[in-house]
Amino acid sequence: MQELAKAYEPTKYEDDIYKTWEESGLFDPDKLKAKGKPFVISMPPPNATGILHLGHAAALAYEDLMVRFHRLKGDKALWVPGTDHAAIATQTKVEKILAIEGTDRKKLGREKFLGRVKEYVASSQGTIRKQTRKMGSSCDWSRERYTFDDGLSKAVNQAFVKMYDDGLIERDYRIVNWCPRCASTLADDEVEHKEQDAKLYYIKYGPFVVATTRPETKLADTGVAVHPSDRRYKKYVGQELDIDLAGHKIKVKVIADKEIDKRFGSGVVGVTPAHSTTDYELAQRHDLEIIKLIDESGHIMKTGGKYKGKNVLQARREFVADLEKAGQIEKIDSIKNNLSICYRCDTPIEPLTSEQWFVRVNKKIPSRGKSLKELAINAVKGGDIEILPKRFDKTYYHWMENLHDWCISRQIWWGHRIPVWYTEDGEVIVAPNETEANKKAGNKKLTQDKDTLDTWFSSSLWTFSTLGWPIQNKIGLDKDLVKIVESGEKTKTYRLADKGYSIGETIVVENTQTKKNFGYIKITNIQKIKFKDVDPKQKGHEEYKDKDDFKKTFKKYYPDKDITDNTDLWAYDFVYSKKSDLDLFHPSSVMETGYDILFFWVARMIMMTEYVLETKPFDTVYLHGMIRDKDGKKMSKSLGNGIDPIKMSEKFGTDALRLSLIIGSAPGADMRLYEDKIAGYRNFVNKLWNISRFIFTSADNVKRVKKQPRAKTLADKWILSEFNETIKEISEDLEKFHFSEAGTKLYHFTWDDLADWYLEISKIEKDKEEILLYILERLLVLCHPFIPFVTEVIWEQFGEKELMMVKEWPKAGKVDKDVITNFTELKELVVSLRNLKAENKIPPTEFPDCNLDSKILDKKYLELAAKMARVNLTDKKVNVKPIAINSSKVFIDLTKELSDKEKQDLEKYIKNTEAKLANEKFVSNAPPQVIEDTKKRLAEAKNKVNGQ
RNA sequence: GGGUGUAUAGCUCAGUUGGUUAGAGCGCUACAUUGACAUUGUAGAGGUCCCCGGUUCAAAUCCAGGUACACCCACCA
Repeated sequence: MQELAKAYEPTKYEDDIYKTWEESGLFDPDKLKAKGKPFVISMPPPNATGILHLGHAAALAYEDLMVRFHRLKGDKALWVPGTDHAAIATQTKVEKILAIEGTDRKKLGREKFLGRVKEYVASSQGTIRKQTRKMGSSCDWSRERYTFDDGLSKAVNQAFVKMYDDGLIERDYRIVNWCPRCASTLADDEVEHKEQDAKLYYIKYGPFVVATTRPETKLADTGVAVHPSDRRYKKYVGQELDIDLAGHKIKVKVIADKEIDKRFGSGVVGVTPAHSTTDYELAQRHDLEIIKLIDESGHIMKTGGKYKGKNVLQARREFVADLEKAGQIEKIDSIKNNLSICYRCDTPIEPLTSEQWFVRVNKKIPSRGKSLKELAINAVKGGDIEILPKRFDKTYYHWMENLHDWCISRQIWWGHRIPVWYTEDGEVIVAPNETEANKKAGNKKLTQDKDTLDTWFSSSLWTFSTLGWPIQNKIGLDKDLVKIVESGEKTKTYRLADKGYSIGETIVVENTQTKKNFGYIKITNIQKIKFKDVDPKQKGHEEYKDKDDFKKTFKKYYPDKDITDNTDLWAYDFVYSKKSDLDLFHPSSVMETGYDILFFWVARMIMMTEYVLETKPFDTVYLHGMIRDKDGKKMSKSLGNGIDPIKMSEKFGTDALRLSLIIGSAPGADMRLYEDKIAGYRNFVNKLWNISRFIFTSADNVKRVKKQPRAKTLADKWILSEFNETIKEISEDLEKFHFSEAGTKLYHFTWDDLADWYLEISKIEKDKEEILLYILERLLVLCHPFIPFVTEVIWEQFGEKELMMVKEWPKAGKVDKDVITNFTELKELVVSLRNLKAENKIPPTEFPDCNLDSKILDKKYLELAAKMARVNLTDKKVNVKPIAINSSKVFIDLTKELSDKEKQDLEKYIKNTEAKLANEKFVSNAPPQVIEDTKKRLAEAKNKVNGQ
């Protein structure tokens, strides 16, 4: 045993202690002696994009608390750590780094770019792992998972194929949320809304006035909508009108729809199906033509006439100026509206039409007779899964019931590739891997994606012509060709179709200089043409006589170049590769995460696990709140109010940080955190340290005390009763997820009961070594899940081999209520005496004469009280009016009497209570115990006033 | 527009199924310092439990209405 320092210095011990734990192998449940049932948490994987923030630290604290509690209880505790490849987030980050280096992903090409991402992820994963350890997390690193490792990729692909086969996934041409910055689609729940000031333009629009905040989209209107009961416009409904907008001609059909608000704006809506979700729906109902106006980079396409090539804002300015010149702007109002922005980069979302993969949530699963949505709702409704706090049930149902099909393909490179291959004659092959795809395709060779659009554009500056139809446009980074290829643009598509090409047909492209064929264009859809090529500069490229020759020689299969942003299989994947783990540890016990993730992820995990495994993913969802700053503001980099958990851990110790995150937090409720609070718990940790130090230094022999020692005095009985009560309550609280309450009770027992009272008494009564050691050892166990480091360090002083981490959770012994009552009398007597001294300005060092008398306390306890209160106990009754304390009386040589306020309060209380007791209804209705207590308290109050 | 939550001491928050004279931490005031700990101890001051009704013998707690704030969902032409 070594001498303990005066104050606990966390940084001196924490890293070593963590190492000891980790090397013991006991984070792995297979190595535990435990016979209990499994308790499993899979860590919601933090993004592999950077550093741990307070939200993660809080999550880790709650999860570790549960896991350590169950491990101590003897359960087979498993906590699986992991990281998330976070497709869009990670790609965005790396792209930012590339931008600084003056390059971009297209210049690098797919392979090199992915290499860079992997490099980046590896280094940030290292950071995350280090910081997770710093928080003391007792997770099983041997089972660590990554959302992008082989197991999960396999799971994602298999799930994709299964869903495709069940008709739950389909490729379709629909309106999607498009982020021009990320150049990718987004799911509905990845779109955020921000209120902003906007202008509402009233545009003269044929016989109407149309109000809009986005005038430029009017260039692609194909309809104009009014309310069916709007008499002003009834006569136009059904007509097709030619509208002139500052010289730009459009053709619109007038439709009537109940969705239109007669009172908003002019009551007339220009319908732009390709660039507004609601307009798209209107177009579906009324069969309107869809004209795409804005391309994927946020620029106006050819359909925008003279505004072609302009970005959206520029086009708006010019178009409005032109309308003004033409006298077509009636007025401009200022309004507030919600702008849709990308959750990752805050770029305004551009809704546009595109061909993508969608999950169909309402489609019945053939073998189950239920839809994905129904599976997810039933799992919670049937009570299989419990959500804490309960009220989030409602939010869950509401969200689920309103869930609609969501787009799962993302046009980024970092992520799970969509397991789909296409042949050039329009065949679609969906298979879990290339080998399988090959089989399905009749063992034709699958190409990698050398021949994607991206590669092609970066290759050259040739002029092309197709057989039979010359294309005059240049290629390279030329946007014109994008338009041809990515389609949706009206003129080109129709011209192609008019030329007699049909869907699935391939057009071979030739080099106009050498007249040799070196590529082909494929028409996959009347609105979409896919372009593939073979780069003539690349080794091994082929040249073909004509398209038939091409097809004969190179029937190739092309992988889908998109990825799916789908890690919803996390819940069970962590055990996916090990069948025995799946049997033993699935479903997991608790999914602990922030309430902001309920929809994003928790709901989808429930849906997918129910679908794929036909089981629930977990028993309980524990939702913690958000951590805010002292003023209740969200912590963010831009506000500079963020608290770095690692810095706090270094300054105050991880234990202090953990306690400050646990105490004062309730599930689903936000919590404020600030340095003073952490400092407060640092003080507590230090208090526990010094309590231990005192016990060790005052003990003759530091040893483990196996059985509860015999209590010799009232104080002994009292502290053991309190301790047993504490064990019982904390065990119950932890089972019921009442973490904050449990922490508060430990804090109170340790500091108030043990340190302030019992330790002080032990200095007077002596001979308490066994009881103190007995309590300390078990108190450390109780505290361990909250503050693992300091408890383990103190435990080392007992010189045992076994780690604190795997000790036995104490069982509560007997609680003697009478003892607690009697001891409370003693405490109040002491407090009153101290109070009297303080009020009368008697210095603590002086010992005024005092005579004590009590109905329930023996003389030796009155002596104890006198010592603690620092008064001189005499036999003679001091000649003053006695002061009553419950069942005791104090005769003390002081002038002090009750203050006026005290007297008034007491008299008021007496009056009220007497009235209460006189009330017949109270006496007849209230339980006898309540009446008795009331009477007792009344008597005590009267004693105090009268000094009897 | 729909939903959820919060409102208790100067600040941050507890307050279980209604039943002590409503609690804690921080801060504040006064005092204390030689041995566990100043990251301390002792004591004190500090409250219209948001407002208004109702239920009840009894309401911070339950119900209805209102106010303020926060968040979520939808819409925003």
